[in-house]
Parts: sequence; C-alpha cells; structure tokens
Amino acid sequence: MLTRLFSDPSLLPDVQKYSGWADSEDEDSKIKHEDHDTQDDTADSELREDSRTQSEHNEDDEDDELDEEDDGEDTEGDRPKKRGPKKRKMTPARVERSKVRRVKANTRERTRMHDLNSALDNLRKVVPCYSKTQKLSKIETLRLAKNYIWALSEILRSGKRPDLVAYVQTLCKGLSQPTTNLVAGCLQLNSRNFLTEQQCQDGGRYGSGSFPMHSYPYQCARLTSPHCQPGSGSNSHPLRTHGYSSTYDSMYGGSGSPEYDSPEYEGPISPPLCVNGNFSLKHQGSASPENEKGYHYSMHYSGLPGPRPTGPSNLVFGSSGARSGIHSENVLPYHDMHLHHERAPVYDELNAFFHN
DNA sequence: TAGGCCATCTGGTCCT
DNA sequence: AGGACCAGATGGCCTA
Repeated sequence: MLTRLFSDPSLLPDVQKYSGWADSEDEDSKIKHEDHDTQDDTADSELREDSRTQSEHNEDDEDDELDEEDDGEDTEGDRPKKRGPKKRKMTPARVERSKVRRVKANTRERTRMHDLNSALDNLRKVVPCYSKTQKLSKIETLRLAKNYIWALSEILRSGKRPDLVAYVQTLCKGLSQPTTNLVAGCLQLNSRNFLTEQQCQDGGRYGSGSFPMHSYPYQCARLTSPHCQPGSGSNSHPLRTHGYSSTYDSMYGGSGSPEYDSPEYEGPISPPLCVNGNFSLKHQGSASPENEKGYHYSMHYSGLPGPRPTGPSNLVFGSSGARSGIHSENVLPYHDMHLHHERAPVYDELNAFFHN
C-alpha cells in the first residue's frame, strides 16, 4: 500500500517531508533495526557505531560531555568489555541526526532507483520490442538489449544482410518463453503493418521499390502473437504458399523446419530494422490507431535521414538532472525525443548499408 | 498459493 | 564528509 504511494517519484519527497505517515514508515524501519541492535548488542551494532564519521563524533562531543560514559552500563551485564572505541550512547540528539541522515539517504536512493528505472524505460523503447502496456521486465530488457547489440554487431561485422530467422533467434537467446513470444509477436506485428500499410501508401525510400520487403518469405510466420490473424493482409501474400509458416517452430523447439536450411531462403533478406517494422509509421503522416500501435512496437529507427545533431545539447540521454528533479526521460516525449536523437554511428552505418 | 517482479529501506564500502 | 553505489532484507502486487 504505502509502497505504491512511494512509487510516485513526484510525490515522494514532499510526502515524506510533510506527512506523518511517511515518517512513521521510516520509523518502523528504524524500529526494526533498533530492535535488532537491542536483541544482540553485537558486532553488528558496534560496527555501525564505529563507522560513524569523525565529524559526528565531534558533533557529539557536546553530548558526550553531557551523558558520556557510564562504563558500567556499556558492558551489558556479563559480557566482556568490548575493545575498540567505546560505544556511545544514542542520545536524543544523535538519534535525531541519525534519523535525518537516514531519511536523506533514503531519498537519494529512491531517486537513484527512479533514474535507473527511467533509463531502463528508455532502453525498453529502443530494443526491438516495445509496448507501453506489456513492459518487459528489467532482466529481460537487459537480455534483449544485449542480444540486440550482438545482432547488430554481427550485421556490421559480417557485412551481410541478416537472415531473419537467425536474427530472431539471436534476439531471443536466453529470454524467457513469455518474452520470446512477446518479441516474436512484436516482430510479427511490425512486419504485418509494413506489408499492409507501408507497402501500399509509402512510395518513398522504404517502399517496395527500394527495399524488397514484400518478397520476404518470413513475413507472417506462425506466431503465438494474437496479432497474426489467419487470412489477414500478409497471409494472402503469394509467398505464404511456400510453407514458411513455421518459422518460429525451430526456435521454440517446435516441429523444426528444415526449410530454413534451404538455399531458397537465403534470398532476399531484409535488414533487421525493416524486419522489425522500423518504418516508423509516425512519420508517414498517418495518425490512425493502427499506425500508432505499430509505432509503439517499432524501434523508432526509421527517421534516419537528416543531419546528425552534434554537441552536448542534443544529448537526450545525457545527465539525469536528478538534482534538479528533472529526469532526462521527462524532458521530451519519446516520439519527439527520437527525432532529436543523437544517432549512434552504427545507425548511420546500417542505414547506409541497407540503402545503397 | 507459490513464484516472479518490483519498490523501498538499510548498512557497508568506495569515491571525490 | 558526503554522496554514489551495492547487495540483502522485506513486503506488496500480480498471475498461473
């Protein structure tokens, strides 16, 4: 309950500052630890005491003058007298300072974790599967990102157009089954979007003329995604008759598809970005929900033409601005942000590679 | 209900 | 000295 309230970064600091219940939770935590300390007055609590900064000790001198030393009580009954610095009593002033220090540290830690989560959200948006409604978990996001980087690196290294199956397999390597399904569904949706909309309405650089996506054999492979409806647009494509509908069987441990080894499928290979539907429909002037949907699932990667922004002012992913309370992720909405995105060199290279 | 995921608190350690 | 970072602990929420 409180946890959820705390999860609102915009509310939290003020809430903590001005509300009693937030402090009470902090109090609960402290009580928990203080209980621990009292339960066993041990090295643990000693360590904590010993680790206190020198300045605190100096500050506490005044307190020490007041209530330092009652050595008798310090021995805690039968226990042998401890070595090292004498344990100091937690005077009310010390307790108060400790509380303030802890509250400040907690706030910083929350902010830090919020920044981390924001960065993860940004990462979710640039990996090949992005959905606002079905977010990848943190660990899966990192795994997918790693696989994505690996896949792109391989493309650059080999200088070959990627095979979609291998590409998808690389992307899904090590991912959980649900995430694999999700990724596959995203890829499928984007491919379909491209086929049914992009191909028809876009005569531009990504159209069928410059890029033979329409002839790609894996466009509507059978997927677990509900987006792939039998009989839907791409399903009627002539190439659907080639029996490639089990594209993902092999990766899911299904029937296995010897067809994949056939040279027949090494033909027209689309770039991974194209496969993933990186023909950002947002830029096509259409505001239809379908396009919007496709946009969310895309990698926002198509708006590559144009001069590369230079200089730190264009760094959307720059410093977090945590101190000012403004996170970089909040500066621009993503659909604006990626227009100003400082593209990594790999983007340009890939773009050039696939469009020459 | 168990397990996964997550947010938060906390103390320790390292760095500037 | 203070902040950043880290990992462990804890508890809530959600889903199969």
